[in-house]
Amino acid sequence: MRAGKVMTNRDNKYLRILHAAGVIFAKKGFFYARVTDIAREADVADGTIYIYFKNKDDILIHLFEEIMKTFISKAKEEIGNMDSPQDKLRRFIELHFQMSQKNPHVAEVITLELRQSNKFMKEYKNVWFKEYLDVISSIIHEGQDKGMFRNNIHPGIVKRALFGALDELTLHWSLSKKYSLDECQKEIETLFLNGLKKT
Amino acid sequence: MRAGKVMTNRDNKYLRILHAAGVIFAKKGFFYARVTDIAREADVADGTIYIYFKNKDDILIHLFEEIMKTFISKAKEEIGNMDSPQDKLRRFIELHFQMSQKNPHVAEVITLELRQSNKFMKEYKNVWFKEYLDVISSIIHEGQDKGMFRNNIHPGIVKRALFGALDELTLHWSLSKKYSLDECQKEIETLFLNGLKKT
Amino acid sequence: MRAGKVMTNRDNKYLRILHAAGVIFAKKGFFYARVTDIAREADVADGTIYIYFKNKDDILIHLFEEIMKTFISKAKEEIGNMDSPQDKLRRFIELHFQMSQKNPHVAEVITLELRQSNKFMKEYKNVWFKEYLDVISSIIHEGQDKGMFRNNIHPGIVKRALFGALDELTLHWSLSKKYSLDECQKEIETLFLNGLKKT
Amino acid sequence: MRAGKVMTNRDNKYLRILHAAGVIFAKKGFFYARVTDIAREADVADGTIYIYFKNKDDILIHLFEEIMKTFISKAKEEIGNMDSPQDKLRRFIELHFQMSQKNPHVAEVITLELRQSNKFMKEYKNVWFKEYLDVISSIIHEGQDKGMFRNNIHPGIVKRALFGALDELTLHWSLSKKYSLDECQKEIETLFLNGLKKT
DNA sequence: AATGAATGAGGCTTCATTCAT
DNA sequence: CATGAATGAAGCCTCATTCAT
Repeated sequence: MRAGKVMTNRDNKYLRILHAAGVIFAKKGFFYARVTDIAREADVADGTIYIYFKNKDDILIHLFEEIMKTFISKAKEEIGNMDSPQDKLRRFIELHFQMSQKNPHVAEVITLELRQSNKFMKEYKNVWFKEYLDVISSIIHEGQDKGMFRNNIHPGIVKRALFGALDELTLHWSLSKKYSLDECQKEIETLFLNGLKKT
Repeated sequence: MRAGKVMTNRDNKYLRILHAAGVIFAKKGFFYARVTDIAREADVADGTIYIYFKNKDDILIHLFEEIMKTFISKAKEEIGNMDSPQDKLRRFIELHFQMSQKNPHVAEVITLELRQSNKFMKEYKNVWFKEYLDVISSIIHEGQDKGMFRNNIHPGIVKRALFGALDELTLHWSLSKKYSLDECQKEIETLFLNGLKKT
Repeated sequence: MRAGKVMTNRDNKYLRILHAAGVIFAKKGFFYARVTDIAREADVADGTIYIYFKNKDDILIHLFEEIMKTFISKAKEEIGNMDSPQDKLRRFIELHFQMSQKNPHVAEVITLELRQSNKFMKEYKNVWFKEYLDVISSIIHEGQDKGMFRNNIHPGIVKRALFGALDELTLHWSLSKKYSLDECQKEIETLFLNGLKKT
Repeated sequence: MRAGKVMTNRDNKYLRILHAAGVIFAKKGFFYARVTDIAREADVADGTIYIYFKNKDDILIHLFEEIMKTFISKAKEEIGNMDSPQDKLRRFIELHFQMSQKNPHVAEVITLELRQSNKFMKEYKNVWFKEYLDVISSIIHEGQDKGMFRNNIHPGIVKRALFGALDELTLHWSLSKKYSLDECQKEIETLFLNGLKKT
């Protein structure tokens, strides 16, 4: 009876802080965000944050991992059931845009802030980002193996090019909201699938 | 010899500080970089920096503008003499990678740090970045007008996709230096030119 | 006992800082006083000061208000029970000198430092100083109405002349301590009461 | 031919700086006034100021002395020709108000800023202020000796009371300009002369 | 576990003063 | 004498983190 309740509270606070961090980081940027801001947004005391997280960097790390884990497991699950590498890439792109649309704050935070934090880059092995990129490169590989994608291009380069493109478009969209993400998504698919297609 | 000296000194210090800022921002990131670090690197007193720049943000802005102005004017000049939109795009990509190779610090600074600074995003109309993107989109436009590039894709989206891709690859390269930029450059050209080619 | 503790601590620190500021401002002057000095004198950390006060100016403002509020309420209370305007004025003068004797630092701070601070003069409506002057002018008014004080003199001028005289004497005394304030007080009473007396 | 010119130039710059300091100190206050401000107002280079003055404090000291010397010599000259202590006091008060009217900046600077500067108070024997006060006290003395002013009041106290009153009224006037100094002057004369009159 | 008052290290910036020209 | 670019010491303030309750 108590155990469950405590766990629930723990989870609640942990998630509340994480969500609050997403909101605040997106609004002010990691460096201008004060821990107090996050605490107020999460409706907890400043000190409480340090029960659930080691420090400010740690919040960003966990926010990133939480989002990435969810995204990657969903992407892998959906893509696992598909046969065509083209469909897989298309679906991956769709999922990326969907994620950005659902968590409007996330896009700004994840890529900008995450890459930014210096301490972070050095001490933290960014496993989940690697995993994210690997999902792309394995699709490319598969396409090349199946003779659908051109061979004169390295998956390791495509994965970063695609990530860069998605990231930039997503970021710009979340800042300006000038165009529809759906339209954007279709054009990126056209661009990359034609770019990869064996001729 | 004497007449220009003051001006030359001014220029020297201004440029020395700017260059030092590039080094320090790249090494530590904008937020972890202390003004004192830049001063020491430029071999001037802390206060001297404030003769040439309004504040820390201002250094970043000018660093960015200096690099962008140089790059854009060079890109425009070279591209102006070309006929084929494909060649133009190819050359633009080459120039971007060349710039990154010549100024290894710049890539990291320009895109990461620049987008980051909050004040910056709000108060500073980023004219040069717009100009940079416009160079790309006008090439795309031209290609579409000449019937060489597919029409079912907006130049406004391609320009950001390409920038995102170049930026990410450049950044990753400057951090890891694992692959050659030349190789990378050719593959990106293949990817985008095929992606754009009318079929 | 427990309930009030937090409040009491707050009050203690607030008052400790205020008192420390009085000591330091008097010793060094507002501009030469460093926030660190006040913190050390109050035995708190530098940052603690900014929990209770917005900035250095704010400390001065609150110090002034605290003293003025106390003085004015005491003056009004005592004077309220008196009939003769002469007695009232006499008592007011006495109280002013008493205040200076009890808080030797205050005199220097209040008038010198307060008028000084530039920001202060502009953003801060000095309500309590007005109130202080009004106590004087209402006594003068009353004396004129009762036919005891001469009519060919404006209360608005007397109030400032008296304040100026009291302030200067108090300040000089706190710096030199050459004469007794009691003696001084009697002579000022003589000077102003005769100066005001209807003839 | 040259000698005279150089002297004139020296004088010009010295006086220009002094005058500029008056303007700037009055506008911003001694502590908020930057040496650069004064230099610009005087239309000289920053460094030039240090040819004529030891440091920032030194400017204030000389400004004060210049004004006081002029005032005191004029006051002594005019008063020397008078017989009645009452007339002398009246004339002194008039001169004080006239000085303030002619040099609107001076009032603010002289008393506020001068008393303020801590270094100043300690290292500088304020001879001219003493002289100023002595002019008043000697008039009082004379009045007492001639049996016109009451004896139960010390000239040393009256001189400060009068200075305080004049200073406060002058300062307030220069800040608010709400009332005419002429009117003010007559009332102060009434107040003090009646206050001093032997009864 | 939760709180939030307290801490104090450290950065950006200002500005009086100097000195080479 | 005059200049004004350069200096660098020093202060205000912020804010991540701690810890007594």
